Amino acid sequence: MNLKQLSEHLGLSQTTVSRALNGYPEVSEKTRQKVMKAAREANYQPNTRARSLATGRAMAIGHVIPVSTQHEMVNPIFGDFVAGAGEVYSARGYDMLLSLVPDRDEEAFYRDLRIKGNVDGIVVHGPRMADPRIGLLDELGLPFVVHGRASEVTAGYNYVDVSNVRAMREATTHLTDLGHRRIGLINGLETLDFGNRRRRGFLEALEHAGLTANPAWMTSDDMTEAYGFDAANAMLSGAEQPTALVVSSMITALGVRRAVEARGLILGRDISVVTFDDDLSYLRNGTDAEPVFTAARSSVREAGRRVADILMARIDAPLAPPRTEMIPYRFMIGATSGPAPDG
Amino acid sequence: MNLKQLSEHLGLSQTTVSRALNGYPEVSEKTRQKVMKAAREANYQPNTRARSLATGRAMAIGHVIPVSTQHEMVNPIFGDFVAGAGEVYSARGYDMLLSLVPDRDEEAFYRDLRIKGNVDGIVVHGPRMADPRIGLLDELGLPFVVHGRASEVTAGYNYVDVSNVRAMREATTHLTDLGHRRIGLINGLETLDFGNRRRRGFLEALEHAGLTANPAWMTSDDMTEAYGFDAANAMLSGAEQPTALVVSSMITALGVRRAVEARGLILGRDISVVTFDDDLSYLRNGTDAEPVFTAARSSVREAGRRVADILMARIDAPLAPPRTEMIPYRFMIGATSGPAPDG
DNA sequence: AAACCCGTTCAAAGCGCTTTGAGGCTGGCC
DNA sequence: GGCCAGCCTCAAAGCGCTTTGAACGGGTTT
Repeated sequence: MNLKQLSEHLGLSQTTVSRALNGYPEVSEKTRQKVMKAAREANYQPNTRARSLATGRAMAIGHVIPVSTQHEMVNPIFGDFVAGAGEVYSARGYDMLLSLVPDRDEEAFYRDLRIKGNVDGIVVHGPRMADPRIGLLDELGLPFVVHGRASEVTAGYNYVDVSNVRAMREATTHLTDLGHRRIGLINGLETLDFGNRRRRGFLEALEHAGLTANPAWMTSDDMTEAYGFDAANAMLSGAEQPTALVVSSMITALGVRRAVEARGLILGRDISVVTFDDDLSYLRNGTDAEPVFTAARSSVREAGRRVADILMARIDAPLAPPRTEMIPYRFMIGATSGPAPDG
Repeated sequence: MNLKQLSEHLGLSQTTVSRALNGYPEVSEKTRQKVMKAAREANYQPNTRARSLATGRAMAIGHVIPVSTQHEMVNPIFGDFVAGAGEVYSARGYDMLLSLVPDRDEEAFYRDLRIKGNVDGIVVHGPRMADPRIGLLDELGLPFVVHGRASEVTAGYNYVDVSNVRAMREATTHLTDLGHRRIGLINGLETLDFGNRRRRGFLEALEHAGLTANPAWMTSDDMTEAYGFDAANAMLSGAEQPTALVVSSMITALGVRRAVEARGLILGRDISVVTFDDDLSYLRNGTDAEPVFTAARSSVREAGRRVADILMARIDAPLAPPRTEMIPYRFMIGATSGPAPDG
């Protein structure tokens, strides 16, 4: 059933039916009711592509996940982020177009996305410090929101981020306050903006406590479980060992725990661990009242919602000044951190 | 730059330019070269929506993720599955449309997807035993492939699955062979088909070993880390305790490990754990040579690729008989399983 | 030289919708 | 009774592409 058939069936013109359905004031309430009823009964839905062609709006948002050609990993936060964003899209009638793009093809990919016209806006994932995508998208005139930030980009742009520096500073300070003086950092990729900021927060806290960082105790990599295990193992088998570790993700922290327990050490007593926690649905950090890991928690799902909200607003008002928003985090004290052991 | 402009620029008709670009034989090689060159230089890409409208093909695949209204979880396998499928789609020029749909709206959602015409095919996630979606999609005439199976649906349909029964039987038999007689099952949702099959495999192996299952040692739920912890804890604090546990996912197994170690027990000695492993990129089970958990591993990413392949084939040949495919699994012996302790 | 044919190219219709600009009908007023 | 608003409704154009059916021109055949 298409519009033509529906209008013939009703004995009205396509114009009137279309207007009735789309809530235009030119059609009488009586007619509208009749049309709506018929549409419902016939199970009529306008063809998206035809409508898009006519209106010039794709009613779709593109999520471009950069896939490093070497690493080939899909960040586990992705599912929850997308779930958050999806809630907003479906409430607004938008579709979500997902593309995993090898990083070297990225520029061409964005260009084509614009030209082929299959999205009205884009969510930028995994920004780097001086991410060229921001300039490119601005130039293309394609509305976008960045999940995270690109600290070295000076131009204004829409983004939603969490206070990585502050969160990591607070996490680290928690440890220095407990008397820890030998603290390691098991960080995510520092080529990415968030990794860099987290490192900064970590270093600031050390400095504030009058400590100097030990380069052997700072690592950076994809935040897998195995990486947490390996990195913690390496640090714990050196001549001198840290008494506390700051970790950049829950999954990595699970690997750290595995390493710690494999050595027969007790978390929170022999060695303290504080982690960043994205509040993934399958990996909740205990309960609110009783977190397992001491952690800075910030909901990535909420981030997805906020990113989508801002993108929708931006699409509706393309000339509005850029909006930025910080997702709050909450620092929660669990059982994995405790006073520094003597010596 | 659109087709009209490009053809004017070339002094050719739209027909000729379109044909040249799409590789039709009616256009001379010389003209084709000229057109291709101009298109490249002008950075021309046909408008997807216009093309779709004209051809009737959306060039997009829908992934519908059912979101339980109570649970609101996003399965962590999702990212890797989608990455696998995405590889295939982009090689074939298809887009991926992602929708998270509350389970109660599902039927209407599929219907609309068909009518609105924004996808050429669908991937069905999380099938239940007698999943009504299969009949519905067949009735709608929308090509689809199921990730998993719906055991109680007798009609033929395309699916890609892993031998859940066999894998769990083998995993469980590994334990009975080691002398375990008190074995628990920490399973995923048994309302879903895979959960049900895994349970069946588990039970078959017990029966084959002449053992009877203890209902108190069989649980079923969303496969979170916390669930693994809680379930293992419950089983290990009963009057009688299992000496081995079969677990349905790596994440849950991590929770099980936490519970085991919190009690000061040693995995593989005091208690054995065997798990199903989807080979998630952020949660690799050690190395191939040295797996951490004893596990049945099957790549969900590969499953994504195969599902996409079959769906593409089905779209090209809608009348072909249904295709089904089993993703192999590999049983790997790690450090978490060992001989049953005495008593 | 006429007839034919093949290789190229073209104009125009159509995909299903929105939207503009125009027209028809009704009732109220003079 | 005639006229004008004001309310409804309509025909038709247009979104950018593909595809049908026709036409064109140059070479080959008879």
